[in-house]
Amino acid sequence: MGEEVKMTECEINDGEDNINGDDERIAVWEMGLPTPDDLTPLSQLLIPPELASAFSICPEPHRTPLDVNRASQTTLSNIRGQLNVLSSNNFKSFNETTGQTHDPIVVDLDNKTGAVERDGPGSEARKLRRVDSEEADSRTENSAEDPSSEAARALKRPRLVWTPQLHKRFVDVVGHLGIKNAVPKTIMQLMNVEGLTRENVASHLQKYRLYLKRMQGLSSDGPSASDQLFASTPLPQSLPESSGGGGGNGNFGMPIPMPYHHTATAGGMMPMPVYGHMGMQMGNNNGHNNSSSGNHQHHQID
DNA sequence: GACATAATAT
DNA sequence: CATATTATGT
Repeated sequence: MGEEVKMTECEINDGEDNINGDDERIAVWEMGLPTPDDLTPLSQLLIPPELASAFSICPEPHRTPLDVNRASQTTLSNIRGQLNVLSSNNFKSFNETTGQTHDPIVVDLDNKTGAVERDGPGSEARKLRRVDSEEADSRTENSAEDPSSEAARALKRPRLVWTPQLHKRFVDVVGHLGIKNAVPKTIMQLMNVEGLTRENVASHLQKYRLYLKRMQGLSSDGPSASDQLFASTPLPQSLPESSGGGGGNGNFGMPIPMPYHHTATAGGMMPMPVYGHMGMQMGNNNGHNNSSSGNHQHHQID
């Protein structure tokens, strides 16, 4: 670490003058990454105006550019703060990888309808809002729920559903952190999933640990049918990855080079809709379910 | 009512 | 933060 790294602000628009050696270094980081234009237009509405009007849906100021920006800034600030701590590790282009590269997964609480749908070629049908006739009038007087208020969504939070994608990120983060640093707070921060709370992560983490332990005990792999979610998860073979820093918080070893590639199919990826329900028992049992049928599960991984 | 999973309490 | 317990949904 002999060289001093000058870490400028989260400067994005690099001037045209520094097309020198500096650029070469970060070139490797940019390689394979989606261009800013290619990135998901988070700041834009998920529902096209035409569709919205067709279904009499109010556009809703949900994800305004400022919101997105603010979220990114928050994350950036957090990470930057942590970055300060690990001055020994000079990750110069961390900024590049975090703020812009990290696609902020947005957990949607809007999906109360529970429309489970897989995105496929040609299936432009995203999560459409509830177009129920009954819900229509509710818009008039919303004393209990006020979607317009950004605070409301934080107050009453629907049950989080750990979709495979979410779990994937979770596992990735845990794996790259190492069990030592894989604490709820850090995990949550590194996952960078909007709307995800520490409690959510903690709860899931415990389940995950339980699963690992369970499997560890049963020497050979015997993924119980119940662990469908975890079954396909590439577990982090080993845990010992300490950033040496003990004692503290906020210092970890590496920025998690998540292999996120942009899909070249549908023209960009969308913030993963997470909330919803599976709405499906496994079979048709009127009255009683099979006692031994312990496994009803959903999920499928990408 | 059993079972699974997320939320909440300790 | 880890674990235990409770709540909720299928």
